[in-house]
Amino acid sequence: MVLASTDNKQIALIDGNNFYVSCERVFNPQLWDKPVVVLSNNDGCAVARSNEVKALGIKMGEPWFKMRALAQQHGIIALSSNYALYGDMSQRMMRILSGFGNEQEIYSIDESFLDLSLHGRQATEIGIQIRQEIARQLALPVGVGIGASKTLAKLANHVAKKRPPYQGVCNFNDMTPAERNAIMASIDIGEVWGVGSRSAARLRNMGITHVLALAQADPRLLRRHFSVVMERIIHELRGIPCLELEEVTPPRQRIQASRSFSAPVYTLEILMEAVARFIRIASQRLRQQQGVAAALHLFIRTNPFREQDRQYAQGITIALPAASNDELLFTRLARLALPRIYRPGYAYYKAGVQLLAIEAAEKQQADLFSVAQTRQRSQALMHTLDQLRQRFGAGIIRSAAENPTPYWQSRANNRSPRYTSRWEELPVAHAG
DNA sequence: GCTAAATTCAGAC
DNA sequence: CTAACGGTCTGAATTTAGC
Repeated sequence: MVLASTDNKQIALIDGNNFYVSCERVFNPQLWDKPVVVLSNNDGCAVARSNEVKALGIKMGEPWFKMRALAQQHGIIALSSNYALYGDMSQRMMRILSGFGNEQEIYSIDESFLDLSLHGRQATEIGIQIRQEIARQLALPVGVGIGASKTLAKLANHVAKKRPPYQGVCNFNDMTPAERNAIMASIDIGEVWGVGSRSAARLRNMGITHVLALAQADPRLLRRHFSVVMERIIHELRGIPCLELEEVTPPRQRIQASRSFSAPVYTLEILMEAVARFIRIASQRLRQQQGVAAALHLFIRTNPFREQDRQYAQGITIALPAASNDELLFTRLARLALPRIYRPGYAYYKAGVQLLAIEAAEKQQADLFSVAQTRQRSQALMHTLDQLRQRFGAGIIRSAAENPTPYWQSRANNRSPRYTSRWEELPVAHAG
């Protein structure tokens, strides 16, 4: 295995430590030294954990009710998720990062790839500066991993966060092959980007237990046993990039809005209320990306975790006569389609909507044909809808099918204020 | 028996 | 008081449908 050490690309992966928890801590000093967990929608599962919580053995994705006893015992603070806050902090972080490299891929709400190749051997120093700058401006802790490929950058990021001597910055390009191999030999296969639990188990069965063994495995053989994805991972681990930085976020190919309910739903009417809401959410996002969808998918299901209940899950896909982004049209179609999958007598716990076969909305052009006129009216109506909602809030106008205060609405029993985006939610210091 | 479409799988966060 | 387990998205592989 040969790794050119001088002309390697310097691909960095920067990500926030315990990102949601860290965002909450920025605005609430009382959380600084306490075990804190942020829960998913409906206060269901742990989606972010402070180090103190990780130390207690609470796993990512663990359901809240299962950790209640432990939480009580150790004074864990459980917060509902506040995506408005995290999204805003994320934007600020990404903007700062963009100043440090000449190519950036925003990979997720708390992760960004950055090409630091222009800094050459100074890349590690830049990594240190990045940490300092994000801490100074946003008070967020981040880890920086650097390597010759995205997969190596990811792995280096893992080392940066897990091994204290690195102090949050690790650059594989700085190491000799022997040093790099020693580290790879000490990391479990499951830590590799793209190796999930299934593949990890199968790799272990083949005797491949640590990262070095995977890097040294035969790519063609593993392609046969797994897929082209595994073959690429091997090359990436060897420092041969197979994955490009994707600077422009491609438009979504499908848009989904779904929620599990806080209480069981039995009736068609209430399911329709939920579906109407999801259509509003999904179609707003569709219009935001200036897309139109040619198909609409609805689904409803019971709670698979309640094994004592009768189970039912069904979906239906409706092809539209022409691609559209008209949420009132979607809602009319859903009203026709939903009864076809609804069965009485079940305790429904989740419903959702997908917009499929999305394409770019064509340019509007004046046309005398009535079809075009109808479409134009719909476009104008949707535009007005979007404007109103932007100015006065999403609640200002909605389809009659939607219930503004549904009883199944997700639990969020401990949501923090939207500090960065709502003045009225800022806590006020009272005089006296 | 082929290709295209639909569905499932696996993974990420 | 009791029951309580996320949401979105993608690419590749696999299966099925249509010829």
